[in-house]
Amino acid sequence: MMIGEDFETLPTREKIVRIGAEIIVKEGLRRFTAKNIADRLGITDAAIFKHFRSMDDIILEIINKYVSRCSKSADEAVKKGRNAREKLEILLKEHIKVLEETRGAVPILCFELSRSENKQFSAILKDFVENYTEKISKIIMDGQEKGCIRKDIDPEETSLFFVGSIQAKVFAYTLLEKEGPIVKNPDSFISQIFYGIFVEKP
Amino acid sequence: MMIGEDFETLPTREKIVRIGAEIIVKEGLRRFTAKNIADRLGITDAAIFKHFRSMDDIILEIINKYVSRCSKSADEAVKKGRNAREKLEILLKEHIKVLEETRGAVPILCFELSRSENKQFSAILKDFVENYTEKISKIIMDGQEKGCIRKDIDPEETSLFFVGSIQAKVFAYTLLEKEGPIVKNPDSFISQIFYGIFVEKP
DNA sequence: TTTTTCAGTTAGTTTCTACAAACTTTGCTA
DNA sequence: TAGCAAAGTTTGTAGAAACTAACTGAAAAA
Repeated sequence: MMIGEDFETLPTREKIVRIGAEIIVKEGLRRFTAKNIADRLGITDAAIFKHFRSMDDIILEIINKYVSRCSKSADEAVKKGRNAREKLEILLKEHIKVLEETRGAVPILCFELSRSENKQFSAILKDFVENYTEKISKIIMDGQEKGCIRKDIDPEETSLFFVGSIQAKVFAYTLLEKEGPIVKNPDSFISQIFYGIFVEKP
Repeated sequence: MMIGEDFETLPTREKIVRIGAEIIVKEGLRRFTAKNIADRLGITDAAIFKHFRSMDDIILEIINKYVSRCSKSADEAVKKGRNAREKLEILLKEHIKVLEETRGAVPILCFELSRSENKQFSAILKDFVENYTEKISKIIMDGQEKGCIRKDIDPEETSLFFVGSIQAKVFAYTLLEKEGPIVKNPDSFISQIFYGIFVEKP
């Protein structure tokens, strides 16, 4: 299930969060119900409310669990790289790593929950994305100053393009029910983002 | 609403389809209910079933309406272009046009419905995406033979990257609640996909 | 050892939801 | 002008869904 370890030994509260996330990712919010979670845990739906006050509280915990993990790995990446290209490469590779470990959960959760009725969810997610893209924007602007990144591209747009490209991989993956890793060949994926698909500019 | 024209003069059946799509796109499947649609139309929920046998039937019509439109514009694009670069450029521009007109509906519907309980939906959508990416794959392979497209990229992966990149724009747009066009600067967007973000290869 | 807390249960309540049946209005046509 | 079909209405039903309350057994704390 979602992130390895021995699932059985986990406390029920944690199991609820993981199964809940898995349901949202694989079946959508419509199936995210107390009964559905409880059935998979072999308990009754009422027991869920001994651990969480409401279903929304479960979602909040899901968001915090997965999203904060993603933010952390970005910070580390920025520190390690010596120049823009290295930083972006490490960042993307870290991002892909978290993505594979969590089976694409973060992008799907972001998308699914950003349009939810509860505005608190979208506020947190918006914050996360803005924060994340700002970090990438800074790297890009730095690269533009140093001359290694094209000056005609918009840093903010491009950082969204980064995040979006990864997101796109997840969507292709879920839509086509593929197996194995979400990003088959990370190096070639990164190379495509960095250098495009054409041999030379016109 | 979704695609211009004078909405008021449309037959109720058509209004149901458009409002239904808008609800799925903006609020998710959870809010896609007969009552929600009926309220916006100023009729009762029971009246919906005079026009459609079931809620799933409405979704089927939504899928067919938006998805077939997208397929058609791709076919036309392939005919017009003289070489791979031109074909891909026209295709992307047409795709962006449909995207703006339908306010990003197709990618969101594809994603939302592909994980739905009804396997019929995902089957249709899978078909559509496979068909669409196959067209792009062929153009790419042609470009690789002619030498203008990098030979180290995988055509299928790249065609998914195309579709995904556009999809990603929609997600960024909805998440960050932006206004105006979904793709602010189509030319720069296409240039980024074609030639990457770095000035030169290492 | 007694008491409290934890994590369950069963058995409600309320509010939705999809859909159905029966009745009404209305516009068109023979 | 009678009559019919389309598109509504009201009313109703069956099943979920999110909780709630009251109870229970086991383990932890006192």
